[in-house]
Amino acid sequence: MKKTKTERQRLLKETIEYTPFITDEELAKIFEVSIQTIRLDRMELQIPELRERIKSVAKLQWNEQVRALAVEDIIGEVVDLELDNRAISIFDVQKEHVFSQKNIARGHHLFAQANSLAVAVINDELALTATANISFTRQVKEGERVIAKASVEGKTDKGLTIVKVDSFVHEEPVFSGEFHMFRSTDD
Amino acid sequence: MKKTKTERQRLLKETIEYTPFITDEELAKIFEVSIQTIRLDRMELQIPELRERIKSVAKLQWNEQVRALAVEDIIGEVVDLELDNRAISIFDVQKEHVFSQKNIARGHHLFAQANSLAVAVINDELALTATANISFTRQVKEGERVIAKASVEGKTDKGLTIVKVDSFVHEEPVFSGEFHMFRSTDD
DNA sequence: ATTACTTTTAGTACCAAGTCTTAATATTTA
DNA sequence: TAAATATTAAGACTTGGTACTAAAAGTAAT
Repeated sequence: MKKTKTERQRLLKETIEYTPFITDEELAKIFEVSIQTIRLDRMELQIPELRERIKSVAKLQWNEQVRALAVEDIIGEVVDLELDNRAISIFDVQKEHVFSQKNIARGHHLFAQANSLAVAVINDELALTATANISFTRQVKEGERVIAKASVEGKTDKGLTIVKVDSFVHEEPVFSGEFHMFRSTDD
Repeated sequence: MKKTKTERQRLLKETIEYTPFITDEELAKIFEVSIQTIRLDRMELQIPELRERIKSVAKLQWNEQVRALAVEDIIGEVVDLELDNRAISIFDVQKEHVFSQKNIARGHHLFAQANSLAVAVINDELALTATANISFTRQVKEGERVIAKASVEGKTDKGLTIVKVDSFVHEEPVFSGEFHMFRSTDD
């Protein structure tokens, strides 16, 4: 039995949301109505045509890509950097960084900020973390801004560069870590 | 002065890669040649037409979106889990996880896998990492599969749950860490 | 300069997936 | 049964192309 108009439109909306790459012709077959009906439905529901739908999805992706390029190797924004000495980065905790239940930032984001800052501060084409000793001092909530400060502290007996990173929210310590970094060239 | 054919085609390729949402007509204006020339160029360079380009970008985005939903709270796929005892997860290192220069995985991804596994193994609505002592044993390359094994080892004198996580690529240790976890409820 | 070859432009027919408009049927409801 | 609502049909036009043919322009070689 054919559905009613409202029911069909409800399903139509769902279908297009779920599989946006579908033509009016295919939709017409699915709902056993004419192409024209589908087009009237789209008009009423304000759903744009296939090509526009594809385009908007593509634009989203494009923005994502651009964003990804900017972030690339560093988590958080580096605001101060003196190679082989010190560096500072800021990181705003957003929805995607917190546990879906409570709004507390997942530890690995704080670690990622500190770790990538430790990598960045080292004057070497390829610095890698060998060991790290870290502690999470207090929970960080969504919306808070974390300031990470890194300082190069010399070398271990094995020749690894020691970088200390302390992170704060409003002067209050939230994370601290000591990173022992491997570098590919001696300076 | 108009450029040579090869030069124009080189620039054309770049332009399209940089701004894929551009029509032949616009390209023709930019390079001051006819539409047909642009089309010949695209043929020779095997560059598909605008709509196909948009479509492929959109499909990428679509896949990303689906993938992002699945990952959510845990980095890597948990393949074994016995609460408050042990857990195993696998994590495939892909292009987006490695340094753009060399293809070595960035440390924070290995940490993220281990840390989220440590969170997952704890039988608590909200477990948080208090401190961690970690070391990166060997570099992990793009394409390698990292197996992380977590085991709960008891409590510290301060009541933090100790979780040891060791990660391997083909039995070979690549990462190991001891996490001290805070839990909101006593069991 | 003439021939030969490459490069560029032009023009036609066609396609997909639409829009926009007008008009003719169904189907439902008061 | 008449009026209102819903559906289908048909035609003209749009964008951004493909495929193909042909002519013109530019460049190089003999």
